[in-house]
Amino acid sequence: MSRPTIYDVARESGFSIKTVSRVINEAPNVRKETVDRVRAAIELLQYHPDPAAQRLGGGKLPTIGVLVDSIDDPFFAQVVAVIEARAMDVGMDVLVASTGMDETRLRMQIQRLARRGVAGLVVAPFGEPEHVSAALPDDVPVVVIDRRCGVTDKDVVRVTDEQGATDAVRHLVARGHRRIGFLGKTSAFNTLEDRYTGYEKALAEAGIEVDARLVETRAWTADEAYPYALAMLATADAPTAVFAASPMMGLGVLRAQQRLHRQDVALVIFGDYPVAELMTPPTTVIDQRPSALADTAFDLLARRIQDPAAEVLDTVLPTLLVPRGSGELAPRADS
Amino acid sequence: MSRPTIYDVARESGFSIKTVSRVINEAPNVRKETVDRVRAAIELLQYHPDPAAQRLGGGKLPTIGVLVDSIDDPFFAQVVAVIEARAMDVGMDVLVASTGMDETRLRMQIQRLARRGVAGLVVAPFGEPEHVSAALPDDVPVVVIDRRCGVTDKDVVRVTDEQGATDAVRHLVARGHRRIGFLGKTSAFNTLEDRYTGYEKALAEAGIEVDARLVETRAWTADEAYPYALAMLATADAPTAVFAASPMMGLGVLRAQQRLHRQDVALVIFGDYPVAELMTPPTTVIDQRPSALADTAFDLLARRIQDPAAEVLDTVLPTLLVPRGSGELAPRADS
DNA sequence: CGGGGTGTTGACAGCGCTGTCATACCGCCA
DNA sequence: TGGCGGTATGACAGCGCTGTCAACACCCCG
Repeated sequence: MSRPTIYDVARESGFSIKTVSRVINEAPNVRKETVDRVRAAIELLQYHPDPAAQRLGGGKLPTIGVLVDSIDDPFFAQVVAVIEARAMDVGMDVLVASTGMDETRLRMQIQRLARRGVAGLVVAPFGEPEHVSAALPDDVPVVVIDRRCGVTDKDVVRVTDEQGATDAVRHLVARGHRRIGFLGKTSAFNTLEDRYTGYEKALAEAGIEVDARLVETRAWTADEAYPYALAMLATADAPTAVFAASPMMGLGVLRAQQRLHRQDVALVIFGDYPVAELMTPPTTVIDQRPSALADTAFDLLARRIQDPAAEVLDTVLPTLLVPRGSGELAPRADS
Repeated sequence: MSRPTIYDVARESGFSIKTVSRVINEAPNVRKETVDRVRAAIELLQYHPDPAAQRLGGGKLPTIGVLVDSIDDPFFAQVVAVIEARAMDVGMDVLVASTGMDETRLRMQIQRLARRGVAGLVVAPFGEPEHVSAALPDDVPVVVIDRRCGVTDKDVVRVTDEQGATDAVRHLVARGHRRIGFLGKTSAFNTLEDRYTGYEKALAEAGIEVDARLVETRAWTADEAYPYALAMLATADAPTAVFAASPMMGLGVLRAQQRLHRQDVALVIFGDYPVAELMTPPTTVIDQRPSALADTAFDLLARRIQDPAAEVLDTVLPTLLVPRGSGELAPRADS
């Protein structure tokens, strides 16, 4: 009546449950004919092993946990989507959890997922290195994505934050811009710090001095960025171009531009976002390529699950400058 | 060394594992003092029951499964996010899975989730009613979201598709539009069919006859919609307004508008999307309010988990017309 | 022809928990 | 005082699987 168990398969096939178990797990030293007979019984009964039972007595769930800031952030949504797709291919499923950018919750969620017996964890951490390191479990394979957070004993996949930012600002400089604004809460993550460094570097290359009035590092959300962007764009010596160090900063700038009816300010945003190509003008972005990041993270996780002692890797993927229009605007004539 | 088990708590507290189990499950007939002593031991050892073991021998995992078309669709991403948040509040976690709009995969994923022993399932189905009904399990609580698909024996949460569409088209008619295009693959879902009905109804009210040249029901993705939208907007007697029956159709139209440099065509899209308010002009939408939908779905699921025999509910939530600009454009003077 | 692999299979004990049933004790009434 | 019902607790058998170890059949070699 209920789901068939390994005992039903054993009875049906005429072998012991252990042999059935061997067939399920593709263990060596089972005669080909035996395998076939057991397989036939499995097929006949539509048997599927119970993951919870498999997990008992050692073992892990065929499940991988994904912990991100927020699931409906387009960047993370894509990460989750790719990981889910990859996991499905190998018969695993995905537990999602979010931190809401709360350190206590980050900790709690990691513990919960680990307790669930997941085979591996993909985590986008944040916060102080010592806290993060303490929060990450040592008995479960973990891959850290997007933000390093000082973690050195786990595999990490991230992007070239500094280089990407440099690319962005160089791109603007090449169009003739000299007054280039920066928005991004550099104190929040090392990634944003790196992006600021990239900004500085590109300016230095061009012999442009950093103008503190064009650098805004206090805002974190789009709502917070908006008034700053508004102020920055409204001043007398407003920047002719802006580098938004995150999509949220970008949204703040776009809102400000809309409010001021200023579509002439060049803009490059670090991080692609949906329908960026349909904006007026279409937004030039530094694409962090979340799919590639997630793909790599999955590969690394699979590798570590298979070999927990493998060498710890810090993978840095290149970003991609996607020119769409907003980053190619020339400086206003009157500035 | 390893995680403490119920035996450790039993030893520490001086009671049997069964009594500890009773305390964990808040069973009746346990002396208050005993409860306190056991709780203290649990606290001391930082004990947490193993969900996999709890699930064995009857029982369900403290987990709810969510199955949607695609996790990085903004609509579904928000649904997943809300459900994850609600689940976390009650100590459950969330398994995500996607169908990729493949019927076989829909079936497979449902079976996988059911086998995992989830306590409940939230599913956005599609396809023929008989297939969908066959695919949905009867031994696991299920809530169907967004699309009814002929399901009658499960709780359903959806929105007023027809009314929303009528609202949208009435809104356009009220601005003076008489030639109003429709895009949406009506054969795909009952929801799209309903939206078409709403379109027809609003036109009929206004005494406008449906012009077959303004109705495009073949496209499903944004890529497919684009050429149709292009064709529709480029003809001599092009519509002065368009009702896009889904966000994907909307993207197709927006691309066409961008391509043709036509920002004068009024547009209402069924379904909100990120940064719609930053478009030029900002896009007027019929908001399906995914958060409310997910909230309701969670409530219904909780209710059904608690009482599997509860009356089956078909909940229809209202949509919300959000005027932002594109839907308030007047007809072009020359049409 | 015996000894020592190697390949194939099964018996059985857990894994960490909950359900069933038994036990011990209490107060109470006849 | 015996017995009954109710409360508090524990012993023990599963749940469905995998790990350990033993058993048995072969085969090759000396």
